[in-house]
Amino acid sequence: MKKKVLIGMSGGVDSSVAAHLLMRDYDVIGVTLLLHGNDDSDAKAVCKRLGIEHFSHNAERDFSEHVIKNFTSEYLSARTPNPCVLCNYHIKFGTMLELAEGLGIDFIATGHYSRLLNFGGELFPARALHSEKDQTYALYRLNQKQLSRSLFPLGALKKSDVRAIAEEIGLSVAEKSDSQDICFIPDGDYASYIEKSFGTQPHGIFRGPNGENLGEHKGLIRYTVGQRRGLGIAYSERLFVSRLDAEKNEVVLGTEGCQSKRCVSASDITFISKKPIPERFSCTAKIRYNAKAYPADITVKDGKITAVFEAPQRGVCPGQSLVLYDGDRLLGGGIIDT
RNA sequence: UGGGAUGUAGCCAAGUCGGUAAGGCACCAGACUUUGACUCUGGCAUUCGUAGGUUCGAGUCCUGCCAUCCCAG
Repeated sequence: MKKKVLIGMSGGVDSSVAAHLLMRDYDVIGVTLLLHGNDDSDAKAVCKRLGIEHFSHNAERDFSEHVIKNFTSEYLSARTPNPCVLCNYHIKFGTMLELAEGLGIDFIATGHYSRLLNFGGELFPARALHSEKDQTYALYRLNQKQLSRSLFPLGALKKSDVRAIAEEIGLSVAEKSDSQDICFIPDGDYASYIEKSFGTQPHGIFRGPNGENLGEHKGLIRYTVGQRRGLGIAYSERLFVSRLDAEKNEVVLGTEGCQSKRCVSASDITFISKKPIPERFSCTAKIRYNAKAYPADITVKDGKITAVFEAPQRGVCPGQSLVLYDGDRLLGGGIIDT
């Protein structure tokens, strides 16, 4: 008898094809998590087409509690959060796993581009075979329990392969464009989203490279370290956000280079492995989702990871995640403080 | 009021012996992207404070006017 797997279905190409691929070896059930008024009609249609069972589960409360709350509080603290990182841990591999367990389902699956690697008796997410779509960055908070129950059918595929399969099996979502922006803020205007609940944020001043006052900013939440556009300041050179000064409510600006640093430290750290982590080691690390991993010397101490990169990294931003890799294997990470 | 200087796109700014408007910043569009950003590509002055004049041709030369700034008083 086939084992059962619960697959999270957004209605997009990736999760749809993942569901199809799982059908060969598993008894597949599709679930759409309702998180923020999202629509489940595409997912339903796909499941009908594939001939698998589908249901929707309202997880708005979990989502709001674990993802949105943190998202807004981080922004209000002059940091720049990455909601996907928490969503994966708490919702896609949290709420959904509980759901599977409650229903006596053996595994959960998603359309993430990641592989799962067995190394030294433990499981690790490993970079997708075709790195341009790799999504392991957002999975670094997962633990052994979650991984032992997870399947990633797309880890060895290219996006173009996935679209081709969708086409081949006649899925109407084959051409659906890749998702983007923050899923719970469809128009991408996160600042207005936050201001709707918390009011307009106090304006302050732009502090120039030489300490000069360069005009008024529209509230700290609208800026992030490394940002260049949208400042509206005509200067002799390109200006980047160097840091946000919450105390003085100032956006500190600098010229090219000001947004780069070699030393990054992170707290709220987690490692995939349960085994003891050496205090010092070398590996590669990345500081944002869409970045390459670069060599760094790591120190793990007092619940903090400090990474000293071989070369300066642009736009190291508090609130984003520092994620560590050994080759393709994901080791863990933490939330960047500075 | 005398003397000097300047006036080129939203901002900064190049423009040589007159030859048919560089560049940077900002902004806009597109690409990239399961976060915010970065990055990349493309767009952006029929016109040079203004009115005349010289010239085949003027941002560039000449004259008047206007505006701004500085030094004198």
